[in-house]
Amino acid sequence: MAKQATNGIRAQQKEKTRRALIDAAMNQLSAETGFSSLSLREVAREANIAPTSFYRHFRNMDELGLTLVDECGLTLRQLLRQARQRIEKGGSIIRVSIETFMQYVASNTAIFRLLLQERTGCSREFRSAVERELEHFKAELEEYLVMEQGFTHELAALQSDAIVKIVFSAGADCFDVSDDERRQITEATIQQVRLVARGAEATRRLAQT
Amino acid sequence: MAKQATNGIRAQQKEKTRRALIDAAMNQLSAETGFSSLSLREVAREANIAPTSFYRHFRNMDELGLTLVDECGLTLRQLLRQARQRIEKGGSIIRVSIETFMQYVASNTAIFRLLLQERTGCSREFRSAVERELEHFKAELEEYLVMEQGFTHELAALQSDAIVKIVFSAGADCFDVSDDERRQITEATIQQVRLVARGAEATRRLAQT
DNA sequence: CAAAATAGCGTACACGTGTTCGCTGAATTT
DNA sequence: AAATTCAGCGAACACGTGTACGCTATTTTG
Repeated sequence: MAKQATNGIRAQQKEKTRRALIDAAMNQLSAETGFSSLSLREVAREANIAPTSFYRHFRNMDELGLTLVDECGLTLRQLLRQARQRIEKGGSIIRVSIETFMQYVASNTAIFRLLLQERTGCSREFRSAVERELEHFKAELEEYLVMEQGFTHELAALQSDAIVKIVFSAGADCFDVSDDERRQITEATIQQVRLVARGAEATRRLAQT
Repeated sequence: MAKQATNGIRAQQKEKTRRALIDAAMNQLSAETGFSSLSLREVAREANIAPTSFYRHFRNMDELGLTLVDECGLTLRQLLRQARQRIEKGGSIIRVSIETFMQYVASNTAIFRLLLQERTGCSREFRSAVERELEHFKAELEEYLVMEQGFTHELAALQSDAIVKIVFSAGADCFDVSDDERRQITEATIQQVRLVARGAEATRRLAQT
């Protein structure tokens, strides 16, 4: 009757194929098709599982999708923690943040595709989950701008929103691109964010007089 | 043998159902599904045509997609050129441009969805077509910044890229939003673009000393 | 050790898809 | 008036899809 023993040989196997399914879905995501046009059968095939066995792990594809978004959020938060640590060791906030972000995009393309590509597709629940993740990013940047740089709330909000838009768009540009091009895009993005920061600084000075 | 007479009863009818197909595709696009998961048969059904008749007008769905992107880009650019003319008659370049853009997005949501949503999906050809449209936009803005505002090529490129990213992202935010929220987003976007312009101006001054 | 639970499989079904082919009737050309 | 073109149609095909059902082999439980 009691079952949730995470050890038993059986439970271990189950978790293993569950992972296989998740990984398979991610793989197929990194290919040409978005999550919405992603088939149960193909995912099952890539996981070396009979199509019908899929149901032993998820009720349907949407449930798999939500799991993916969850995992994605987890990784993102890890990313933020990494960036913060590197900043504390010294270095330009802008450069470190963007370089960390781009590195993340490069090594987790599939997940990031999910975040950007499906921002307007799929089920409502799916979309709002993704939106929440992006909002999280913006909020943290905004807080930083208010606390550490002393911007007004309004100007900080405007600024962080613009920066997130620029950086995430640039991230999307890195999908099918060589390492060299990626580095180039990264540098350009850093310049652009500095443009915004400089503009915000000028605006602040304008308002103070 | 000679055929391309655009008048004849026959040619008129053909053009009519061609439009019907395009419109049908747009309609289905405005729904939840992206272009990639959009079926020939359903499009044909909505156009009141047998599935097989589709081939009298397009070789496959991708070709329809390309037509859609083309039409979209054309209209959009015409719109902005008009906006620029209005600017010459007086009025803020930034405000007029963005307001025009947002108005377009609001009344052509379907098409715009196509441009943004499918930036990373679908066939390679499709993607590059969309990419080309965005690039075109950027180039026009860049030229304006060089010719009319006297920016260096490099700074103009950086600036226009950032602005396009901000404005298009904002456009995407307007999809499922009330008129009021849209106006709010528009204002914020104007502020953000001014941030960038101001930053570029400051950068230029920095470089000149 | 016997009994219950269950991850995974194979078969089967109904349905939607893209695409081929040959036909028809009306517009167009000769 | 006769011949030609051709947009649109219906039937048919091969295939991919999600899902239901019953079975097996093995682990887990009693």
